[in-house]
Amino acid sequence: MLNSGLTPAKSLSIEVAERICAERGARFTPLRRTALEVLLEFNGPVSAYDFLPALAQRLGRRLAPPTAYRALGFLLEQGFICRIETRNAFTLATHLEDRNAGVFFLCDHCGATVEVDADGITELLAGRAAALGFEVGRRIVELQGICADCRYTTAAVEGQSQVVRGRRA
Amino acid sequence: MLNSGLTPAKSLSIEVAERICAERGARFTPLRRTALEVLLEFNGPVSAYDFLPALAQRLGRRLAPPTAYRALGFLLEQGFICRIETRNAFTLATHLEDRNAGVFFLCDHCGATVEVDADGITELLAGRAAALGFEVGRRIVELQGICADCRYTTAAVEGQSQVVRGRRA
DNA sequence: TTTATTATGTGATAACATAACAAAATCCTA
DNA sequence: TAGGATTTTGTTATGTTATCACATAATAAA
Ligand SMILES: [Zn+2]
Ligand SMILES: [Zn+2]
Ligand SMILES: [Zn+2]
Ligand SMILES: [Zn+2]
Repeated sequence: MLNSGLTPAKSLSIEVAERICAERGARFTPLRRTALEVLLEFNGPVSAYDFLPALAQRLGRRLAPPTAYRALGFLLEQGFICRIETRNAFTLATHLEDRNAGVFFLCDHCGATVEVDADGITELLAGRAAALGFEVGRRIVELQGICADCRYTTAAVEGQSQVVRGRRA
Repeated sequence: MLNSGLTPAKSLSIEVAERICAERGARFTPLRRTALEVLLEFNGPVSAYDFLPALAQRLGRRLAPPTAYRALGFLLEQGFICRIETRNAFTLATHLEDRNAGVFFLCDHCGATVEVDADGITELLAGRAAALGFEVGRRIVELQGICADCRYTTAAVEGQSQVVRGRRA
């Protein structure tokens, strides 16, 4: 399983998020806290529209899309989660220290997603940017392909990770 | 202007596309040919829904979204165009030889987009993939930020490139 | 020619995301 | 602590992106 053993180095928790927000003067409201709780429970990427009912259920009330997107937006701003562009999905960040530092490996077959540190790549891209006079904000690096499990296994194994709706191959 | 002077090394044309398709046994139908013509005329990235009426007009008939997406899908398969994930847009590929080899620099301010060769980055990512046993298919590398022009100019300069609808800062 | 395959037309719908404005909560300062 | 400014959340509606499903047409293969 591509995800196994690769839990975040500095694991994000509600407590950690609370401390970080306090340090930054960011308001970790009940909605935002609950949103992070929901994401912590998802074992992998989740689409905004799968996240929405999960958040609503946990809060015990109906929610409309903007509320979900705002909560996700806050968590993105704080660097607690990352957006996977090629899946329209959101997942816990594995790197609280350096935002946009990750490289995503995304299995087209089983949907497994793993984020690894972008050492070296960051520097290389910074060099290219400098040559162009380009000031880099957000970096997106996503690699689609077939994960080790799917390469070495005859049949697709299910349940390897939460898979975004409709994206399972 | 970030784009200036950076026309594709091996410039794509209808003739080149025709030859490539013939070599591959791919059917370069009138619709697909016209789709490529339309994209050649766009000076930069275009959304599917901006592309759709342009294609329809050139064909002189109404088209529905699936037709546009199918044509774009074909051009993507052949490596004639690239999809810019963070803009939901399509643009001519600058690298006919090596698919998914590019790195996109995307200006958040003026919308300029430039694709450069991914030398070094490709190898670095391949190394990471190998370490994970991951077989890489498509690579996405997109850097968002501020282009040289926008950094060194007081006011935003317009008309630097075709900008995807609603994405101009 | 017959049959299979591939490509396109068409209407509907799914999936993803934000605009706009109102109401509530929080913060700030006098 | 009151009052006003700011931020957050609620709510309705709508905008944007992408695909399904099935019919028809064009092409390729037998
Ligand atoms: Zn990340
Ligand atoms: Zn897999
Ligand atoms: Zn490209
Ligand atoms: Zn710019």
